[in-house]
Parts: sequence; C-alpha cells; structure tokens
Amino acid sequence: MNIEKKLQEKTIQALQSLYATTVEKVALEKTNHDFKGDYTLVVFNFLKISKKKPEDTAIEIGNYLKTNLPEVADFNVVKGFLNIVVKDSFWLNYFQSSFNKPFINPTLPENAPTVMVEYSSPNTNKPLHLGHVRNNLLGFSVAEILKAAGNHVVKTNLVNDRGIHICKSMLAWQKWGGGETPESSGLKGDHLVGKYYVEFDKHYKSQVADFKSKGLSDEEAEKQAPLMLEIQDMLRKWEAGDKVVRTLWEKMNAWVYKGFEASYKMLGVSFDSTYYESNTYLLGKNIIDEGLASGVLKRRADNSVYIDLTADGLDEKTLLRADGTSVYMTQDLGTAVQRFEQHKFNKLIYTVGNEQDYHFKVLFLILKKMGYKWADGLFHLSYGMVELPEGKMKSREGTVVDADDLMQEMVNTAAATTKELGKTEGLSDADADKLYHTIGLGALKYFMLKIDPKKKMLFNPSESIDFNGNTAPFIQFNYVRIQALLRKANENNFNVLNESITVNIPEVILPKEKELIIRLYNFNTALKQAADEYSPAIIANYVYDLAKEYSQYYHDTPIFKEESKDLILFRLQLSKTIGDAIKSSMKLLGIEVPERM
RNA sequence: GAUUCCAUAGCUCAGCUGGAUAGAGCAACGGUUUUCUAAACCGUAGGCCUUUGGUUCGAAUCCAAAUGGGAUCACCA
Repeated sequence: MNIEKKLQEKTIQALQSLYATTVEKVALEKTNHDFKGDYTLVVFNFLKISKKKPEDTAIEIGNYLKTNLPEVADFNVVKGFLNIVVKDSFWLNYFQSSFNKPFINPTLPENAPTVMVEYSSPNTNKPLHLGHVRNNLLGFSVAEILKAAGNHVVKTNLVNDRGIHICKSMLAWQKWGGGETPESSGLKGDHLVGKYYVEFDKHYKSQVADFKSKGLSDEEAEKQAPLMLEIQDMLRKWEAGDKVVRTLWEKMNAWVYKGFEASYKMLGVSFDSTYYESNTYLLGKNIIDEGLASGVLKRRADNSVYIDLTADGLDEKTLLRADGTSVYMTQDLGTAVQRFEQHKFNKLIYTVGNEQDYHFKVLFLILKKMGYKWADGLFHLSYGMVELPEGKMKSREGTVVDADDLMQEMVNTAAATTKELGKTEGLSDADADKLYHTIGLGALKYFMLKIDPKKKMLFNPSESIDFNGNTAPFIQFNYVRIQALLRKANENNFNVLNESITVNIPEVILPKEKELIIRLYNFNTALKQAADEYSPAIIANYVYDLAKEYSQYYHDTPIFKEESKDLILFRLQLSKTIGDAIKSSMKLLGIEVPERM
C-alpha cells in the first residue's frame, strides 16, 4: 500500500486513540525543502479536538506514528508542523522491488472501463494549422494517459467533410483551377484545396465590396453576391446527390485525406475509428421525434423544433429548422447516441476548443433531459486557443501557422543544432533523419503539452521554440546520457540487469539519491492525477522535474570513479530506472526518446 | 448587454483540494571542461502573486466587487 495512504490512516487512528475523535480524512503534504522530513502534517486543524498547544499536539501524533508505523524513522516539530521522516530502508526496498519492472502496466484489468476520446475532427477545406496541432497532441496524449491508467480507450475522429465551406473550395477550383491536381502542382492535397478556399474568399469579398459601393447594406451585399448564390446551389445539389457535384467532392476530399494522412503520420497520432459527417449529418432526427413524444422538445408555430433551457440559465435552442433540416446540435445528439450504441462507453471525451463550451453544455444537458443515463459520462475536454502575438489566427486571412510548415521547421532546426554541436558523427543518413525528427517533433509536442490545457497559449513564430531548459530535448538528452552510461557499464562488465549479482544497497544513500527514488515512487501519483484531470501538463512537469534532478545528480556524482562495486551497481540501477521512467513518461506525451544525440 | 474563462519575475509557464521564506525555463550578467557527451551544471539579478474588501490562527490559493483581456450568446459548423 501507498506510504502516503498508510500515514493518513495511521494519523486518523492516532486522532481516534489520543483524542477520541473520528476524523474523516487528513491531508499530508510534501515537506518543505528547508526542513528535515518527507511528509508534513499540519496540526492546526486538530487543536480544537486536542485542546493542546500546536507543538504538543504535533509531538503526541508524531510519537504515535513512530511507535505504530514501522516505516516511520523519526519526526520533528516546528510550530504546528509535524515533519515525518520515512526510513531510508523503505525507499530502498521500494526501489529494489520495482527495479526493471515497467512503469506502465502493459495489460488492462479485466473489466477496464471503455473511454472514447474524440479529437482532431478537421474540416476538409483546408490544411491543419497550429490550433489543430494542439488539439491532436492533446487528444492523443490524453488517450495514452487514460490507457496507462487502466482504461480501454477508443480514439475517434469525426471528419467534417461536407457543408458550405467545402463547397467554397470546390466552386473556386471549378472556376479558376484549370484542372490543377496535387500531382500537376506538386502541392500536398490539403494545401491545394486550402488554396482554393482562400481563392473563393478573395473573389467573394470583392463581389461584396462591389455591391456595397452600389449602396447595399453589408448584410444584403453578402447575401446577394453571385458566388454566395452559386455555393448555396452547389450545396443543394450535393444534398440531392447530384452526380457531377458528388464526383468533384469525392475527388477533392481524397486529395485532402492523403494530405492529412501525411500530417498525422508526421505528428505521430492515430485513430481507432473515423466517422464522416457526410454519413452522420442526418442522424438525430429520430431522437427529435422521441423528444417531441416525451414532451422534452417543443414545436413552434413555424414547424421548427426547440428545447427550452431558460430554467437552467441557458437559452432556447433550435434543433430542427422550420424546413425540417437539422443543425449541428441535432447531428451531435445523433452521433452521441450512435456511439453509445456501438461502443457502450463509460466515458466519452470531446477534445474541442473552449469556444464551444456553450455548445457542449447544451448538448450534455439535452441528453440528460432526454433521459440517457450514460450522458453523465460525457466530458468536454476544453482547451484554450493558440494565439499569435497579433491575436487569433484566421485561415481566411492567411494569418495561420501551418502545421506541416511548422513541423518541418522544427526538424530543420533540430538538424542544424545537432550539426552545430558536432553530434552527427557515426550516424547514417537514415539514423540522422530519424534523430532530427525525434528531437524536432519532441520539442514541439512538449512545448504545447507542458501548458495546462485550459489555458490559452501564445505562440510567437519569430521566436523559435527552445531546445534548452524546460524542453523535450533537455529531457531526451538526459535519457541519452543514461543510455551512454549503461553502454559503458556493459563494456566494463557491470551487468546491471544480471539477477545473479546481488546488489547490497549501501546503508546510507545520498540525499539526492533518496530524492530521486521518491520521485520515481511518485510516478503513479502523477499518472493518476493526469488521468483524473485529463492533463498531459502534469506528466510534462513530472518528467521535467525528474530529468532536472537527475541532471544535477549526474553532474555532481561520478559513477565509475567509485571504488565500491555495489555502489557503482546501485547508481547504475538508479540511472537505468530513471531512464525507464523518462521513456514511459514521454510515451504518455507521444514523444519518443533517442538512444544517442 | 447576458453568460463564461483568465490575470503570478521583462517574456513563457509551475504552484491554486487554504499552511512554513512564492518556484522553473528563456532573456541579462558572472563562473565551471586533464571528468560517464556542456542540448549540461553553479551563481547574481529580477515579485505589492492586477486592485479593494471579506472568511480564517493562517490567503497567490476560498468568497464578493472593481479593473483589464479572451470566448460564447445563429433555424453556421
């Protein structure tokens, strides 16, 4: 059992035994660095029941713990703070018993809950940009974390492949494309289609400006511009299954999918299932009928259907237009129900930006009101926007940071830095390319994941992403150092893994070594917290602290100069375990670690 | 206007389920290489934790208000 839990339970017992009072739970914290101890109990809360001075109360509890818990070595009291010292032997036993065991359990428990994680969900009218990068990295990492925490995870992608915005690219290509294809232009498919999306907007804007100069209002001009009428006509034809429109749609979407596939591969994300809106956009209508029958939904005089959420502090939400067609919300109701029927999930997590907070609040509330019990398991993983120094990115205005460009730039920077540091020696071209990819993408991923998902983040394209300090390359570098140590150990006949060598861990270990062991011990706590909060940032901070701590240790403590063979082996084993922890943590973030750099 | 999220070093961020003197990285300045790879390590400097009030033995952390910033408030997705 976890030492923290043991201490908490014993403290509750102590309070019961000393003051005959039952306390539900007690909070322990890590002892501040300036004091001796591992865990601290703040006793101010117990003064009412002890009716004694803080110091005396702390001493009484401390004595009880020391006598009744074999793991407690000692304690000291400063004012109302009871600092508890755990025996070195406890940490050493933990270390020895966990050596060379995986940090992440590779098998799932028998009745692992099913969690669906929806992320990415791109539009097929333009290439991925920085905002999508955050979404993809976050969704993938959360899926990895939940998997490691013992859930059966289904990663899913809902591709928005239809609608008026797709028609814009299609129409523009038809008019001005001159038959251009990815092959003929040398452009990646998604970029080619995105080019025509921008093209449409350019022409459309000039038409609107023309109409406005003739005295029309903004709204009128936007409605009457011929291009607007043309895409609306195109959308109607699409919905009617018009052969020409559908063929064009299929052709251009295929280009986009090929492009996305390349971006996803570069980014290292994947999906277990992919849904297309062209297949799901009609879902949800039967649910509307049920809702009407049960009275949860109402019909207006003009035949449109809505739900009244004003009693819940929200508005009236329309679910079917007067002409009977469905809206975004209708579709999301339908897909949620469909997913539950297909996967019987315990939880469904939507990785979607915080600009849709309201939408999901309404969606979940409607499903609850309609009586779906599983709606309690729905969660909106809401993350902040990625902003540029000049503000929000706008694809139509070209102020976007393109995902493919950014990734390539990161790889290039990694290559340049590696060469500059003279670390390419003995690397084959293929290995070098792999290394640049690992470092460059690692830096990018860590940069985005170390920030709390809920917070908006600032990205300044003119300042390159760091490779020093609190970054993935720093963490990777420490992993690499450890691998180099282990190689050297092999050459010197120190077989770290050989079970036949019994290592007598020295009685007294360095404070830094104990600290490192405690950090290893806390891996599971970090994993659990990250899973509970859906926050890769917790893992990122954990692994950075571990790597930083190790870096100091590595610097201050030469290993092979040591005379005692046991001590050398212990330090090698400690280093190896830290390497394992780094690798496992980075895997949770979707970041690879190289063997050399 | 309504709702909602946010505000910590020059910059980017931790810390927030109340606890001891608020931590990192970057940038700046200075140092460390006959050592297991310096993408490293050490040091200096940098803070009215936006403001005001409240709760408490104790507030960056909880509550309220103010100020500033973002988002949402479509029969768009």
